[in-house]
Amino acid sequence: MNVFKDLEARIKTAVEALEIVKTSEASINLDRITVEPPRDSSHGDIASNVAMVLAKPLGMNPRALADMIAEAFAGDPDVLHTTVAGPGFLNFRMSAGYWQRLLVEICEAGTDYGRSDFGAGRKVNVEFVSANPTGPMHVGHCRGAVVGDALANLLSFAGYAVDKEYYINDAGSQIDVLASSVYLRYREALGESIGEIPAGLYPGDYLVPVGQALAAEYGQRLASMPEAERMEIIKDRAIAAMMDMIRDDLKALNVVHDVFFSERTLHADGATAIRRAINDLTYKGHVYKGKLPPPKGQLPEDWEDREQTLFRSTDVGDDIDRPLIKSDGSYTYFAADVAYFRDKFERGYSEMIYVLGADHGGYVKRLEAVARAVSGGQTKLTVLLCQLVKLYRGGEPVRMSKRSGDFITLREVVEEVGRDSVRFMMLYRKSSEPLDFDFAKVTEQSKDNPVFYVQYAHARCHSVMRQAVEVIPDIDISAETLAAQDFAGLTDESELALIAKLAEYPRLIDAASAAQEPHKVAFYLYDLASALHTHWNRGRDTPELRFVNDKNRQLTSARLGLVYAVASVLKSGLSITGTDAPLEMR
RNA sequence: GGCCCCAUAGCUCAGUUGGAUAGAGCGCAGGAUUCCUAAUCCUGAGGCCGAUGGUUCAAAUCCAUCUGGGGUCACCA
Repeated sequence: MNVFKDLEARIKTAVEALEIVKTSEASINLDRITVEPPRDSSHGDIASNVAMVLAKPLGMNPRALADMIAEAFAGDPDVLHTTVAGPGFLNFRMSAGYWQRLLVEICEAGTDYGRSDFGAGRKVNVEFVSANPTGPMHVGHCRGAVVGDALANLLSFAGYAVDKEYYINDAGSQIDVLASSVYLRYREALGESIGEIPAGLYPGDYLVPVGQALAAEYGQRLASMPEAERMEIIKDRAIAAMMDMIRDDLKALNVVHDVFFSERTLHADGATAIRRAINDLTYKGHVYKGKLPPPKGQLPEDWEDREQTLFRSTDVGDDIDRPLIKSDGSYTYFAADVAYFRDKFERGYSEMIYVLGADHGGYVKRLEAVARAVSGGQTKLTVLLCQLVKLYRGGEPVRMSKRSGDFITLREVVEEVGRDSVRFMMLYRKSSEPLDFDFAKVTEQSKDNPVFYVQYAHARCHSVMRQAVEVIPDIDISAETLAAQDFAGLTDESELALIAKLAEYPRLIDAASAAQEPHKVAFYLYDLASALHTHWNRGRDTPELRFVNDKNRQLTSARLGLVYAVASVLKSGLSITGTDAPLEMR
């Protein structure tokens, strides 16, 4: 149950039953009514703006209207009391019985509590990472990988049918460079002295084993093949090896994709897929031959005025038309992108999300244009831009140069600071905000990392369980038994506040999904952990509030139910962020 | 120059999509363990929400302009 939806329905019923509403000539719009946690919990458990929204059309004073609506809840056993405050807020304090019933529900649902039908089973494609298969993942890919993965987890939990997808850029000239680099390593493996790796080729050691494998399999045969044939073989092997490496890297970050889509397949069979996509666009009237205006500002030195086949994307929201076919007749990268979108569209996704780095910001409008032109506006396409991550080590910026191969790999980061720390840090910030990532901070002072705070809360829950079994050896802490408890003993303000925090979870899931903001989950987890730690510490000053009480078995079981519920929600949220929920931390 | 993102406490950031007295962590000042894990908690100080106008019962939030910071621009992929 989502308590806010529950109360919203009750409020609307109450409003519709009001005499003044029934007889009103004005059009009453109930959509703008909000029912949410109040900013300050001292105001109550649940707050609504209902009176302020309806006051004007009804020609009433908001506070007076709020009083009228409050009347409807006067005899309701679920509502302890209502207050009207500020400009006309209607605040509800819910009864202990209401919260106790909710707790039963949370215990029964366990880690499924909060799962919703918000997405109504709609098919969503989340494309993220999509790093070029020319080397290991580097640290720059980290944020997009984590944000995309967590977003997909979140949407899945919120009732969407989600596919996590990786677009392999295995068709362009950088793949030719990769193949040439591997060929050099192959010759090296055959005993040839290759000297310094020429500029323009990939110098990294990670290509050495690829060359060795080729040498072992083919011996001298590759070298004597015609170049075209040889390069095809090398490309296949090189791409496969790079993707294996990338998959391993991603796995170390706990990221697993459902679909790996190869750009090369779009170019296969005489580029059938791309030709079909361009034909489709042409049929719909979006393609023409013409010249693009020169770029504004400083004119590049090698600028040439030439005629090309263009996509009239300016008709569908773009700033400038985009080339589909180069002057030499080959297809642009963008043409493949159109075909790729079309492929996804035909696979039936009603929503597509691209998670990109901020450096791809210029690409957003043309992707949206493609979506409009190809799907006729049927598909909702959103681009989530992750701002860049700045690396520091003890306050000093970390410099990286790609050319010398001296960049930090994703694997190094994971190994140095730990998978969960990396993931949570990446999620503990709105993705539209730039992120400073300091190795020293995340490792040396580990308490600076909020993931430990949340994980400790989960571990503490289980510690209480262990303690309970020690003190009351035959107590039953199975989920079924805890859910079947009589929770009437849970009446302390602090206990009810904790349940109220749990009550926010389903609402948070829906809100985070709607906004496509997985960071909200991380922040909620921190809040919930804080509520648990606060409550736990109250047991220091007030021993009667401790979870485990060997003189009151009934009360202990009820409180363990609460602990179990908190642990379940923490575990559920942590699994959305893709991090572990440890049973103990020592 | 065009487009995109950002600006909130000394620092790093949230802010429930327009609501009440703007919150948290770190740092600073003070306090809490014979006790279910002190990897925790409590109290205090700290704010012209970059600037100016506009929209309305209500603006950190929406609109316009400006200032400052980051990203990006063309047969690359």
